[in-house]
Amino acid sequence: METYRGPDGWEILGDPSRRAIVECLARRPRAVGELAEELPISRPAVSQHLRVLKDAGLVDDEAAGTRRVYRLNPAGVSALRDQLDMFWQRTLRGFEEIVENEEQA
Amino acid sequence: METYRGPDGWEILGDPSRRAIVECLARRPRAVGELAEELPISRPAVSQHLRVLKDAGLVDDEAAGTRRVYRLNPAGVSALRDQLDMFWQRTLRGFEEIVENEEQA
DNA sequence: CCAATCGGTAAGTTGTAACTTACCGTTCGT
DNA sequence: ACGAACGGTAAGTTACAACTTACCGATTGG
Repeated sequence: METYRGPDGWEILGDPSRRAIVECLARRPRAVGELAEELPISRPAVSQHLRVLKDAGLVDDEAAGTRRVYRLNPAGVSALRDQLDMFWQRTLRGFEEIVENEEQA
Repeated sequence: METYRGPDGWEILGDPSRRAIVECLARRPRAVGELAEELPISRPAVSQHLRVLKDAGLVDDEAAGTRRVYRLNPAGVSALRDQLDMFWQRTLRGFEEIVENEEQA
């Protein structure tokens, strides 16, 4: 089915668990198990989400003994932010013209 | 499955067809059939997306003969925008502190 | 070493959202 | 009044993403 393609920023942050992980990592870096404790999902599920976030460049990971610490990647975050902003710019340009026209009526 | 709940802004704009519709309506109001012509999906599919967008307060519709013209609802759009911004604010607060700390190292 | 901790991966399930086709009511022009 | 255009809705399918459990390798401490 899938009409268009590409795991863009919307698809990445479209998942609530992923957003929770991002917010969590924004406060401080965490190991996988720590994240799982704070979320209502299993550790493997967290692992899979982290994979998506890492592929998207949103997080970096670092081995620390048997643990693996994940942290937000500032560059990735701001890139994603920019990507989403583009949608609003495209949408709101042209749109404000319409609003102005209608407010005359 | 679904861990959290609520058709929030992310779920609404998470769908590419819906984003395309919003961008389309941002340029100018359109009838359902017109939208369907510009999109690679059927007219009923468009109708269903419009329902979601209308329930979310993102679009308004107006009967015009046998046709029904949809247009973006400015208030809804800006409300949605604000909702998404809240995520970034929550995320980026606390996060910039971390970035600053790391840039010292 | 051995046991324990930690995390990634494989495999399988399952709910759901995005579509389709088919149908029906409404509006309008002639 | 009839046919055509238009759009909403019902019903069914289907692809997929988000989970789960089970397993396995790697690291570490005693």
